[in-house]
Amino acid sequence: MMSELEIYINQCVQLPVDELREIEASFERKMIPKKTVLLQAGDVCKFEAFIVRGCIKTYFIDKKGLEVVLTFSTENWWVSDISSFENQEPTKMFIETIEDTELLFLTPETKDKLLTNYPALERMFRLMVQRHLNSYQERLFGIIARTAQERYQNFLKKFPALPQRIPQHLIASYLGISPEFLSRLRKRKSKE
Amino acid sequence: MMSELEIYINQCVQLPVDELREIEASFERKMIPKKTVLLQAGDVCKFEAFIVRGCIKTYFIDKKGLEVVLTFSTENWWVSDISSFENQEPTKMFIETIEDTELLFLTPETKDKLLTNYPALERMFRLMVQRHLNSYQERLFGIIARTAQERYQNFLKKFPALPQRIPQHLIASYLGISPEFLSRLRKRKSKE
DNA sequence: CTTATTTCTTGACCTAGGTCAATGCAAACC
DNA sequence: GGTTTGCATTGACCTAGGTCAAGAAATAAG
Repeated sequence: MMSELEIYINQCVQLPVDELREIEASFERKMIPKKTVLLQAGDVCKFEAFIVRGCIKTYFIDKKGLEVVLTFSTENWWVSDISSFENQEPTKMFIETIEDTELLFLTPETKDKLLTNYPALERMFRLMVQRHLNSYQERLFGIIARTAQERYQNFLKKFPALPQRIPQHLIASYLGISPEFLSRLRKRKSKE
Repeated sequence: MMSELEIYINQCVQLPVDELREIEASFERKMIPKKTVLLQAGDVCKFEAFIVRGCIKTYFIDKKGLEVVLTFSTENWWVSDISSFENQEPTKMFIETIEDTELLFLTPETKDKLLTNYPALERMFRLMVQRHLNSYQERLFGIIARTAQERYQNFLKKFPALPQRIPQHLIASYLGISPEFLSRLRKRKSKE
């Protein structure tokens, strides 16, 4: 039986099963309790991690000191500040677990080694970055071109399981609205 | 004397001058008149292009039929729908010149060849994607966390030359506000 | 030089969504 | 089991920014 990571890799590149095993062995598996800050502004990001189980938020802090959630990451996604990681520069973001989370970590060194030994993985990482880029594009378009209501519907379609897992005010932040207004949207919707 | 592209490549990777020449020779240089649509929704993106001179907008069309400008690209930037290009899938975006523009084009085939012959360029393309990702992150944060006025100031700081080059309603669209409101912001500002 | 075509500005009015404060509710903690 | 603490809801009121319509400027085209 294949692990989550092996399935994921397999969708990107064709590799023999024993190599998949070896690749996975280069990752460090860790259980992280909820509300753990994995990265904060000023830090250099030391990891790219594959999420086996759990949920993580990535956010900025605005000038009033409020969180602005950029992304939620769950099972079978990657989490990192890619450019801080790649260039080993300080980040402006925060990355924090929302649930107890099981992660497979890569450091810059283990990633390098992996890519040297399995160049085919270049493709997987390229696809990963592209998916991130895509989701930011989608999100930017949504926030400019759609109403809060539409964005919320869209969010529910895209992440049907999340509302049961995370507090509502985080969803509001992700949608770019106040918690109060999200509450009103929900009320309005439930009347129909 | 080095060309713009050679300078750009040189900032990403160290390569001998003669190789830089050969690399540039794989690109196809074209002059594109203003208001030319290079890519439209439904197309598969056939190019990644380096801008030598000129200005290009990338946008979506919203459901009222209005343009939502995602990015402006000018000298020494790359323009493409990266994921449509890489996966040869249909795009949802439009790419269109705003000025007469001089471009250096890569097709999927020429890019492949280039990467096979000069694997060091992998790094350059990775950096390119990362820069795109960064700018979307910045932009998303700005649009959620900042007022229209702040976004406009920020835009002026980041692209001081653009307002003289492109119509104001495009800037408004980029900032996520109506042309009328941008006009009012400018008036307000000039009073100080 | 004249006429079209875009682009920019201005005013009047409107609305999506924000803010503040109070209250209810549920989970976590002792 | 009682009590902090954090989360969600609701109401009253407010504002940033939108919409519509009409002119004014500026560019482009003949």
